[in-house]
Amino acid sequence: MKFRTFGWVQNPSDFTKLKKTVQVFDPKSDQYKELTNHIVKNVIYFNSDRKKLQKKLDKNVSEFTYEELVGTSRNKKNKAPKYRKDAIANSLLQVTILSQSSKTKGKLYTDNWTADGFLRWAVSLNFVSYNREKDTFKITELGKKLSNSDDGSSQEMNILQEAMLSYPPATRVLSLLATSSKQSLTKFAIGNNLGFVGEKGFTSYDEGLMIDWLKSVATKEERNNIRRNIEGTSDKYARMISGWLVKLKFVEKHTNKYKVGINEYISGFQTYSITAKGLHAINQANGLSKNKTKKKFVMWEFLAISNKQDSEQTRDFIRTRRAKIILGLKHHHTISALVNYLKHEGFNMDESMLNSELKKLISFGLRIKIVGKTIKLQDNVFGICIPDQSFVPANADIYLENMKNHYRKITNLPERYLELLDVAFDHNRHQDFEIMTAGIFKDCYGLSSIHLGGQNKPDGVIYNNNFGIILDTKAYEKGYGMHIDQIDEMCRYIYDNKQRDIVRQPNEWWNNFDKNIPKDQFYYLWVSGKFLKNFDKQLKNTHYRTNINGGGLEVSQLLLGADAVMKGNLDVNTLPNYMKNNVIKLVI
DNA sequence: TCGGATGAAGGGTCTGGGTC
DNA sequence: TGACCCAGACCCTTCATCCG
Repeated sequence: MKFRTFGWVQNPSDFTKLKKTVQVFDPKSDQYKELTNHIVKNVIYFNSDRKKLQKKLDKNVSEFTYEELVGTSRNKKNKAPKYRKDAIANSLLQVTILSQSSKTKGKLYTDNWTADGFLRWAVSLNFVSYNREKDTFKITELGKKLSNSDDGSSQEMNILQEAMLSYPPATRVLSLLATSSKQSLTKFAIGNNLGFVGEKGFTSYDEGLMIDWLKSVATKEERNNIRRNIEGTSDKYARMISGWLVKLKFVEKHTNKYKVGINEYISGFQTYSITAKGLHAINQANGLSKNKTKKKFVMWEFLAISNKQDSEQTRDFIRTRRAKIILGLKHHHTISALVNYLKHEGFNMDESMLNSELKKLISFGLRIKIVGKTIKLQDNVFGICIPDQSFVPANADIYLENMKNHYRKITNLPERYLELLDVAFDHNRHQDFEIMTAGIFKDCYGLSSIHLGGQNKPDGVIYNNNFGIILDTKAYEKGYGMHIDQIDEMCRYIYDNKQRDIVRQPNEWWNNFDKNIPKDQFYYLWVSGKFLKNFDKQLKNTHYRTNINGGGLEVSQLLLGADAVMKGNLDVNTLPNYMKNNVIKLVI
């Protein structure tokens, strides 16, 4: 059986198109008639696809398979295209959603990923239901109401608002905004606290770090690049959900300016705040009377998303475990009772792992009250259907989960930084690694930390009034050894910073350091998942060539050090003492 | 910017020739 | 002749940024 993912939606934003998506399942709707009479004939490329879909529409069929709805990515030769803009239309939703370039280029269909997004959106809001056995979709009673409502009517608005209040990630965003009602939030601040925090597929960047980065670059192009291109997946979800809530009048959007000099301002990241209407709605949805509390719609497919390196079995194992936790919460009101129940169901979890899962379910959007050892699910959840099948997680995933849990037990670090244990070994996520490393220095070590990135700049600078560190991060799957070119690179940064010669390095990245740092208090630092034996030579060589001290910090020590600083066991001002051109041990 | 668009990863599936 | 196997090509699903 095919297991799909719902609940997490990337691209869609237009409720008009959502309604059209729902109407594809309603033979009485205008969109269905349009498809039947014109669109399929004119836009579906291959005769075979056209015939197949037209036949169903002519019969007023209202249940379609994933393939008929989302289609695939094929070119005019019916092969997987090298560039996806060469893809032709081959599904109902592709031709229901006009592309962004419909007006400029006359392209009358979207790609399969956006089609998938609209289908996910419709399913996630309970307008369309999914049949797992048949891999088919059809309209729900709620979907029929939406389909039949007049466009732009208050009834339509009501249906959308009500549906959104049943969707946990949206109520999570509303709750976050309600809690910080005095201050509006960026997508980063929301993304940090949304979804299954600390897992792949839910990356989020630190707000302060992103603002500093935006302020640190010199040109408009660089700023546009950061504003346009740098966001974690959770930050993206936060932006999209906030955008929906703006359209439903629950949230307001604000533009911001940041001061970067005397009378010099740059435009910053947008922020969101809750409206009076939004506050009223979330208060009602969370109503004290159980009967009035808005039910939350949750499907098994919402409860974890595919992780690249993890097997699908791991994803589905986690989904089932989370579903069992939610169901267990209905009858078990202490941590130990829930641990026992889960054990009985075949899931061995200790308290710290369960606590972490509960926190993730909270950031997913369920209200779970934890007081001491007692727990209470405050939401009435419906829609969960667990497949009658057991899943076996991959060994590598079990190992990683146990390691993370070990760090949960011995540290008080925010969950999202535990993901460093994974990211540090994944070269595909080097940007994540850079930003998260800079983030932990800021967030947990309490230092100023600016992520730089880009050409001819180190990955970041870390400093306070007393010292400055040039940061470079290296994500290597099997550990980091010696790399001559990277010694050269670091030496260049060290000389850049020593000489501060604008002709030699026009981008002046060193201006990000505090101006009062004594000249002899600059250090270099490599951070990696693991250093191999010959890395030592790299450190000695760098010191020999520059006469500057520095070191290498493995991610495990980065985390333990962060925890020690937060607990007051390590004075951050002693960091320079560890810079002895060795691999550093902050905590033994 | 908003509202998608895009290239890529990597596991899944198909194909077709070889072997029993 | 057909069942089975295996490797490589091709495809599907899903990001994680990217962009008109």
